[in-house]
Amino acid sequence: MIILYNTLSRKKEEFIPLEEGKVGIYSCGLTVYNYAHIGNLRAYVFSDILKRTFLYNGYKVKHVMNITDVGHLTSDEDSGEDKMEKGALREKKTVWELAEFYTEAFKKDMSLLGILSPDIYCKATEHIPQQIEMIKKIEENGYAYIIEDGVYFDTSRLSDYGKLARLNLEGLEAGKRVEVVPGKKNPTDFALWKFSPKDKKRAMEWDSPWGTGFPGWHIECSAMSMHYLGEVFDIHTGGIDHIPVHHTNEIAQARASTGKEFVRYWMHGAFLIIDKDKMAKSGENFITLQTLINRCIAPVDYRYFLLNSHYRQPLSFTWDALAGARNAMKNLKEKVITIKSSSSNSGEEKVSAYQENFKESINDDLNAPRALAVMWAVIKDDHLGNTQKLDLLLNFDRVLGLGIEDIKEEIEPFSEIEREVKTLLEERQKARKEKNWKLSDELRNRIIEKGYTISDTPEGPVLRRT
RNA sequence: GGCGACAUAGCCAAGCGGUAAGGCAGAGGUCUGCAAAAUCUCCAUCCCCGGUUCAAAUCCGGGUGUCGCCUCCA
Repeated sequence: MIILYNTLSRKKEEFIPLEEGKVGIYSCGLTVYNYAHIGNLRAYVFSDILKRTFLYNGYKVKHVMNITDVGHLTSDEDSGEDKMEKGALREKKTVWELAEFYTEAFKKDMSLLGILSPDIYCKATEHIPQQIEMIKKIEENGYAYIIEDGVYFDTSRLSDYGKLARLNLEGLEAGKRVEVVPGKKNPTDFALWKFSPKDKKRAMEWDSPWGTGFPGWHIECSAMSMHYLGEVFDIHTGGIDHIPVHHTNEIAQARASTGKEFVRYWMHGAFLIIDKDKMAKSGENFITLQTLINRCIAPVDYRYFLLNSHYRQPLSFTWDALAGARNAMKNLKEKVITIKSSSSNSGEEKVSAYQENFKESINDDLNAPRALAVMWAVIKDDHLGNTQKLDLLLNFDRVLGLGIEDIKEEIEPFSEIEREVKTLLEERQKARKEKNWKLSDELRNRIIEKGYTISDTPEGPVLRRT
């Protein structure tokens, strides 16, 4: 039994699929006008764990993720500037090149983090007809109106508009933070289709029954998710910031076009908090995966860091915590190498208990921290043979995705070690034989400077790259 | 102004009514010429104040603090 927290009910619920043994998941992807920062990436590790949990439970998963490559307006309405065009200008690329570039960068980050590729990546610009179709339906059903600026959704037509976010419509202050679009009937009304400015041509625009322009801010996800997963599907994921506007409006659009409640379980990941601030693309604290790599934090270390906290909990980012995760991964690797180095059998009767415990953890609203604790318990269990341990670890890693299978001792063949280091090592051995500890320590320091650590074992010294 | 979330050891973080998981860091022991590695041991009563209960980190009420959303945003 899989238990998931549904934002709609604000409760943990037993997951019951639409179709037995299958699950459809739609994850709100990235707007590709810049690199993904590590806060964005947290959301995708979350949906990855979700997906892997279903796979672990034997489900057939269809996972769809969108790539937003249409420029949505920045907050400055008047200039008509959009993020994609702005980015293109900044980097002296066309918007299409920009999108292509950052889409590839995003996919690379995803794979570095051990995130299973979605079954379908869909681009907003490649689904304009579907979006237009949907707007047409919404209009036919009487939920749209046209003003000078574009085609708008009339949120007052839905009695339960805002239920996902539990919005208090009276409490919303229109224009508090952004210019009010003239002609909008309700503060919460939003654009389905925006018209291009009359005086200039946009880099991205399309013809539509209402005029040349570009799709509104929320229609792509509704249109594409339903296109690939059906009018009603199981799970929709995103960041917690999507609740009040983006997902609220998606629900409205879907309802207005099909009359149905299109998503059964809404799941939202909490933010990564840095310096008591969320990480924003526009802000100063823009840290990418590459930033981490430059500071010797491997992507898998970051994944471990994320797994160590629950997805619905705000996570504090500190370099100390990251270093902690890196050390934990380092220890984990060493344990795994030891476990792989020899096989032994015992404690077979405990295997299923561990497996149960692990599954129960991960099936309880994706409690990855608890799952990690089970992993460590296995590693430390004296009554378990290496064969059993490895089997369990590999089994757990189907969900954790820490790359246990590929962990191996990285000792360079002796022949490939620099001649100089070899000489130093030989001299040190000689010094040690003569009990010249001062010289031997000196030589060890020089070897360390060359980038190796020495472990003196009964079989002789072992060199490892640091 | 409205809505929402969070507050557990030096750090990150589980727990959701039955007497505090795990990781990192730290301390000490064993091993070692010394290290490294390995291994063993130790390390919190849960923001504050009330209440409910045989029993509360866990429920209720009131504070305090931090953060998010209301604008594209994971």
